[in-house]
Amino acid sequence: MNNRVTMADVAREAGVSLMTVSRVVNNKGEVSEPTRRRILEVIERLGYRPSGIARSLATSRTGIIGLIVPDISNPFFADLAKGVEKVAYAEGYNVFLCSTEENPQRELDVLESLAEYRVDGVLTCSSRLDEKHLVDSLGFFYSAVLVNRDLENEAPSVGVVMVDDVHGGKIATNHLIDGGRRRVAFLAGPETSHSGRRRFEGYKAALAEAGLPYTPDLVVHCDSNVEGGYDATKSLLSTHPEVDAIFCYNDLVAVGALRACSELGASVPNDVAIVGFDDIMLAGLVTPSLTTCRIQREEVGRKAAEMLLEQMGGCSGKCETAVFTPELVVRRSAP
Amino acid sequence: MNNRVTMADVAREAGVSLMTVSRVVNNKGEVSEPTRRRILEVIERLGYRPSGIARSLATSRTGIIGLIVPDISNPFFADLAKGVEKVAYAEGYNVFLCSTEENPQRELDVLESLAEYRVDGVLTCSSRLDEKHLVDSLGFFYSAVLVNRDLENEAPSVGVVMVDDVHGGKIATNHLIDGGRRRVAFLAGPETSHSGRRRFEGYKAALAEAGLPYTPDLVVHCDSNVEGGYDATKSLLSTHPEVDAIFCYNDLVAVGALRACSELGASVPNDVAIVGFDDIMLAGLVTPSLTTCRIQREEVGRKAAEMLLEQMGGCSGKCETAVFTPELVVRRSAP
DNA sequence: CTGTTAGCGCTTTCAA
DNA sequence: TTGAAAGCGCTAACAG
Repeated sequence: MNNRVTMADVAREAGVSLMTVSRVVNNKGEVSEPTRRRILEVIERLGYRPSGIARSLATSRTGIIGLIVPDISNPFFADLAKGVEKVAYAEGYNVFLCSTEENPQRELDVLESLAEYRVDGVLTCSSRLDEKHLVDSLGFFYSAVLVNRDLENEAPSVGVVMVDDVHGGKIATNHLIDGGRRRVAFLAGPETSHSGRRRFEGYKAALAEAGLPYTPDLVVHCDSNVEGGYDATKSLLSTHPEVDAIFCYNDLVAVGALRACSELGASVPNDVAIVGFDDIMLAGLVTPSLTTCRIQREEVGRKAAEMLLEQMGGCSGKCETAVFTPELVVRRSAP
Repeated sequence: MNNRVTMADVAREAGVSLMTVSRVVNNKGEVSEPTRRRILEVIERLGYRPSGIARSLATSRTGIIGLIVPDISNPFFADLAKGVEKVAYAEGYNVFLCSTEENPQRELDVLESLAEYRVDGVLTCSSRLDEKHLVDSLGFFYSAVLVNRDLENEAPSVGVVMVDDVHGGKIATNHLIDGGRRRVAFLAGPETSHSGRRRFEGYKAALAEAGLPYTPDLVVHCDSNVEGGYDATKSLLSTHPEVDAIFCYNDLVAVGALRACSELGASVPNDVAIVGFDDIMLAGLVTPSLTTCRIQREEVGRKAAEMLLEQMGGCSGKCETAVFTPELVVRRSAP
């Protein structure tokens, strides 16, 4: 229950000084074997746990990494988090995972909390914040890595791991066009999403290259989940029945689109072809299975974590940028 | 970057004492309006952030709740976490979410870290630990709540939120039997899972009530994910082709079973009926859609968090137990 | 190999 | 309304 046993208690009980106990606890410095044994025995007997808080205050190092994601119930981020955790755990770090519910204010709050807690580093995914707030907040951390969020003005010592969304948007749209589609819509995800904006660029570029007109009406924002895709598709198809293909912000949105089509009696892929993004597990499980752009989610997480740890190592102040290239996975929804 | 501004810096700069700054920062005690303004201005100008670490050391209160789940990429836990976060956030607490990769050792490590960090309370889901380790570890926390894990010997001041798995296992199996199935298998999930054991009890009870024999060979353990269900079903159906129904530990396992059946040419539900557990979103999206036992995941999370917060309030040492009853959702995989 | 002396940055008395 | 002193539990740097 109430763990009030302190290092001083152990020291007194073992008849040694605080420092000797500290050495034993941290396996640092030489301590004679008998003394060490005695201390360990006392620690065990008293049920002593060191206080991470006190240690952190003394060392100004917490052993904690903050990981911020917009929505942990999106498998994309869950998988990414897994990659981060594996690397962090292997290096003895704990991960403080925070989901912001797609709410920028909440993201700000969480960043603030992590800053107050002096975590050793922070890893922010798909930040929904505007650049000023983001850079300001990041300024409070020794080291930070941004995943899938570009900064217009390079910020000092912030690592970046990007997915080449422009490319992804392009190959997805190209695939649809190559399949003979001419009225390709884009469900763009939340307005705050930067990857959405980049995928949009790719989408537009592909249209242009194919000599197809870009119709603003065919681009609609939506929540980045199944419901969002469902609602957006329903309204889109009712006002624009000529749409013969939909490129979706992510797989969840695509699944929503799939459902809406099915309810509207639009056959996929005959009437409407659909392409998603991410290749979460779900993509291969729905019917028809989803053509999508695969992102190596766990790899992205790993890479980001490695970058952060390296930065925390402090050796170099260099802030590299890694880029992952998404890859088209063709399934039934857009053969 | 390096946030070395301390309260003392602010105090000096503002020409007041530490205490006055502290009062302003915490909105505690009376401070004259001019002084307050001046201090706030200095705080802003210097970019001061209070140190949560130092504050915690002084107050022995962190404002952090630990949440431990076996696998965050299982939507069940992601949804549950969402419920917890909502409640915690509303009360000004931060959630330290830790995924243990279904590894009991890792769970122990995480519990240890949280204890060292002196989090205000801990919420453990589906603990895979044996009772001794679990109770020992929990002993280091002021307050703790267990989700879906029963304790044989009641432990002091540990709240419990349970899902009535026995009931769930029973109604699921009953449904299969009522549908005319006679050789009902059970994919039991990990051996370390306590909910798996309870669902098994329900399964056995239903068989007994229906006068059907219990065949140990038809119960097989598996990883609690799609792959686990897939592998288990493949081997099960190859050795026991007479199986005409499968009750699955959870929906992920059930989806794996679905895929295996499809590959083996067994039609679902004609040849094999399948029932899952949890009713994660995926259940309604696969083909055929999954009959399953619904658990109000977010509600469970909310309730658990509320219980924990109440316990932390400390008023009562009472450790209530809440029980959620799963509810059958009939879809195509077992009509 | 072991102990002493200072803090880490903040809050909590208790005075002024 | 404001401040001074003591201490939360630990570690870093020296001594011995």
